[in-house]
Order: sequence, then structure tokens, then C-alpha cells
Amino acid sequence: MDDPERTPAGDAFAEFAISVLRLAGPLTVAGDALSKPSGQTSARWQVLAAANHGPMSVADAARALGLARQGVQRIADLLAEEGLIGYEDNPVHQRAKLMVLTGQGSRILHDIKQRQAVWADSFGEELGEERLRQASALIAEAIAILKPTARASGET
Amino acid sequence: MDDPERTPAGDAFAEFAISVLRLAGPLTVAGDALSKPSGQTSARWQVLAAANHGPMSVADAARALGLARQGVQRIADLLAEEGLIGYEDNPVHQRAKLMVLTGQGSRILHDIKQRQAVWADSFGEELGEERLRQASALIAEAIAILKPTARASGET
DNA sequence: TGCATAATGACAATATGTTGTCAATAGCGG
DNA sequence: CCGCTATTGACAACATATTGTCATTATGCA
Repeated sequence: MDDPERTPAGDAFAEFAISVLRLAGPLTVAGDALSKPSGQTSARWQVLAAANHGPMSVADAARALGLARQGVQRIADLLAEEGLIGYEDNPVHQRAKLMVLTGQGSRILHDIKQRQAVWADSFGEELGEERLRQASALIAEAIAILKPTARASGET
Repeated sequence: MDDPERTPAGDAFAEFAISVLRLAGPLTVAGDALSKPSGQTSARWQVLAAANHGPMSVADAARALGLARQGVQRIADLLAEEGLIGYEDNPVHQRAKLMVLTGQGSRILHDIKQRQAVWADSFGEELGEERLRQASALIAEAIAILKPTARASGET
């Protein structure tokens, strides 16, 4: 019943994975705190930001955010109910309407972005730009090689 | 209505934060896949691993995992119902019983660890030990400086 | 000892996200 | 044009996790 042996690189990856999962919690809490003054949350902010990037369908936004389509749909419907986004007809697809920010949605996103800028500058300064960029690059690689695995056991 | 200006370091931190949140999803999916053959999930595996590290109360495990105490309690109660862990009397605390793996819990955790070792070695090899360790160190720093902020608006 | 404060587990409400299923629509090859 | 496959939104079930509240138990200090 000894523990399985891992290579040093395997150990490093395991530690990395645990670290990422541990950081996700505080980051979401911080995002909630940044968006709460505008009555929003991390998840709603993410969808607002996606819609602001350009008119896109819910499925497009889900791919951009790396989330399940149905989860983003739920958030988007809530945002639409509250008048922060609207669904515009899609000239090239009858079912897949395009999300577009309303005036109120734009104002709210702008307010959140202003708070986020102060926050990000502070932590960016403390952690160091170069290291952050290297870590982001590594994380992007990890996502790229993990995603196909996820997709193999993916939807339906 | 221009976007707020961020410093380069602030940009880097914002990108880093988004990357971490995006990676958390695939990592959880991968953890579910590793533990599913044993009838477990990522969350249950984490709690089993904490209990295996040494007898500890639910609150101890929650702190070790960086999660809310109540969420860990829910998982732990499920594991206890299924006979994977037991609650032992705590000599120094009447209420806070200590979680201990049962024989079945140990066997299941061991099986998951074996699958995880193969998986971690593979991705560790591909991403590189040194970069992974640097990223883990940076993430640990980020957790350290983010957590106090979270605690300021913390429990009750 | 006695009391204020903190820690802990129990319970509930809510937010987030995945998975599964289905019908409607697109897209493509014959 | 027809038919097969993929995409999309709708709907539901479930897992995970936070927040809030409460009673019980520990802890530290006067």
C-alpha cells in the first residue's frame, strides 16, 4: 500500500494543479467583491465582458469563457431579464440570437472595470509583470493540452 | 466611456487571473475523470486526501483545502455515510471529531493516486518541471496576498 | 471560578457549473 | 432537393461551494 511513485516533473505538475485550484477560490471571491457594488457577481461580470467584446451567441461566449454552454445560458437569461443585455436577431442563424449590452449593461460593466483596474494594478505591481506573464503562458499551455482530454469525454 | 487604463503589470495580473479561472474548469474535469473509476469525484478525493494526511477535524481540512468549512462538512458527511471515512473522538475537543480513513477509503484513495501519478507524470513531462515550480511559487504568493483581503470580508 | 470571545458542527438558502436529454435549426454531401 | 450530422437553446437533475444563522463547546483573561 505504498504511495505510487511520481517523477519530479509529475510532482511539480501535481503541486501546480493543486495551487491553481486553491487560487481559484480567492480569485472568485475577489471578483465578487469587485462586481458587488454594481449588484453583479464574478460569473455575470464574465458574461457581460464577453458580450461587450462583440455581439456573440451564448454558445460563442461559452467557448470563449471555457464553460459549459448551459451554464452561460442561465446567466445570460438572468442578465437579459434584468435588462443588462438584449438578444438581437442573428442574420446568419435563426435560433442563435446575439447578446448585446444595453446602455445599463455598458455602464455597469464600465464601473466594474474601473474598480478592477485599481485592484489589478496593485497586485500586478506586487507580484511582478514578467513572472505573471510567464505563468500565464504556462497556464495557457496547460489549458491547451488538457482541453482535448476533456473533450474526449465531452458533451453527449 | 473609455476603458480604464491599467499599468502593464496590472494587465499581466488581469490576464493571469483569467487564465487561472479558465484552467480550474479542465483541472476539475480531469480530477473527476481520475476519481470516477473509483466512484468518486474531485471534491471527495480532496477530502479523502486531507483525511489521509493525518487525522483532522472538518474545520482543519477546510483550512488546508482553502474551502468553506460547511462545504467540506457536506462532503465529509457523504463519505462517512458511504463508509470511506469515520469520525473518531478527539481527545482535545468534544465537538470536533477527527476524520479517519477506513480500509475501504484507503483502498479507494490509493487507486485514485495510482491513476493520478500516471496522469501527472505525463503532463509534468510535457510542461517542464522548472516552469511548473516557478508558477506554483507565484500562485502561492498570490494566494497569500489575496487571502487576507478575502478574510477582511470573511466569515460572519 | 466566571465571563466574553472564538471555534465548530448543523441547517438552510443561494450561486455556480456540469451532465444529460430533447427539439429546432444549420450545414454539407449525395 | 434530401438526408445525415453538428450546433443551438430549453429544460431538468445534480454536484460543488459560498454565505448566513444558530446552538454548543473551547479558550483566554480578569
